[in-house]
Amino acid sequence: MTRAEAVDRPDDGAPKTPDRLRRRASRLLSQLTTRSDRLINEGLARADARKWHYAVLASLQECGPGSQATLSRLSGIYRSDMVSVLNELTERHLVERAPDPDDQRRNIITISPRGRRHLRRLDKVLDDLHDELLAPLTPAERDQFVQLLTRLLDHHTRTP
Amino acid sequence: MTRAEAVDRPDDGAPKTPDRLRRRASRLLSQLTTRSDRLINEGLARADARKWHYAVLASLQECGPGSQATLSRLSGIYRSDMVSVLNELTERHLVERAPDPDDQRRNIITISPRGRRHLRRLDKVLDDLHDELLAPLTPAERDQFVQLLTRLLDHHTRTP
DNA sequence: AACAAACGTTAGCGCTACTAACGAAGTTGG
DNA sequence: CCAACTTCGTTAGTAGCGCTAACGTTTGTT
Repeated sequence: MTRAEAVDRPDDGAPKTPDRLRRRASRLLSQLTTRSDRLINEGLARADARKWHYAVLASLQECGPGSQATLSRLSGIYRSDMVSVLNELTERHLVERAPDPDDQRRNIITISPRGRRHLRRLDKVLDDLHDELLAPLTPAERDQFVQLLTRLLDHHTRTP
Repeated sequence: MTRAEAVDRPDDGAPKTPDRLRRRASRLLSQLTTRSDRLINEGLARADARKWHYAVLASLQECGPGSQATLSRLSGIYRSDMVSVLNELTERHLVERAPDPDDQRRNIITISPRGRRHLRRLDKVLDDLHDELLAPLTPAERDQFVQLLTRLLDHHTRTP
């Protein structure tokens, strides 16, 4: 017992976080996400952007103009939060917000040429940031990682 | 063009979130973590616990009694947040908080027998919750997943 | 004796996901 | 045709998390 203790804790300074804690997937996920979020947020901030900007611009580019509600569903941003995101995007002239003549409740959001240029830039920025995020993994491992995450997320979005 | 569009978007209702968005590791991570956190929080709440409780109890069990500051380093909880966590744990008589006679700045925190019992219960609860969290993965894939997460997290904690 | 460091504690900040409620505009069913 | 429900954009507010700042007190260092 005393023997084992001496082996387990060689008294070389501070004791380390217990494995049963460190190995939990939920803990690894939240800690890694904290770091990932910080990395991405700081990187995008350097380009005067936020991740919501990217989500909206990409959705617009891919699916064409749409109402705020549609955009909200596409990007996963709550429609209550969409308001300020679109304010920021229109301020920067990356997007146009115009009332829908066919439905006066709606605004139709359109990406501008400048928004398209900005999106291309953000795509590059994000590629680099993800390179940094996934640095320790080989290309095959990165694919595996993304695939595992996707399967887990799909499972937990369809099965609530 | 029109042809390709028709293929890409078969007009079977709403357009789907663009891939360039859905496939980003950072986005997958944060979305999955949101769900994971919710799952774990709700599961632990049913056992009148929070994840901080588990972290502290596990650290105490594994490394023996210690000051709040030590516990803070072990569990990754800020010492400013540790206060209320320990309040909750002492309220439930899972832990004892006593002044250190050798150093009047410190409190010595000790896990109680009841705390040990509670910890065993929480370990089981967490096992079940992680089974739910990782449900779509085979055992081998779960190991792989944890290993990938660990490598990434290690990289980003040592290399800030 | 003077200074720096570590301790527990309180207060507060910024961000994120999320809910509630609103008036206005559209849709549906009897 | 009108009443009931739904959808839209918007404002306001919530709770939790990670984190910082400052405090008085105690302890180590020079």
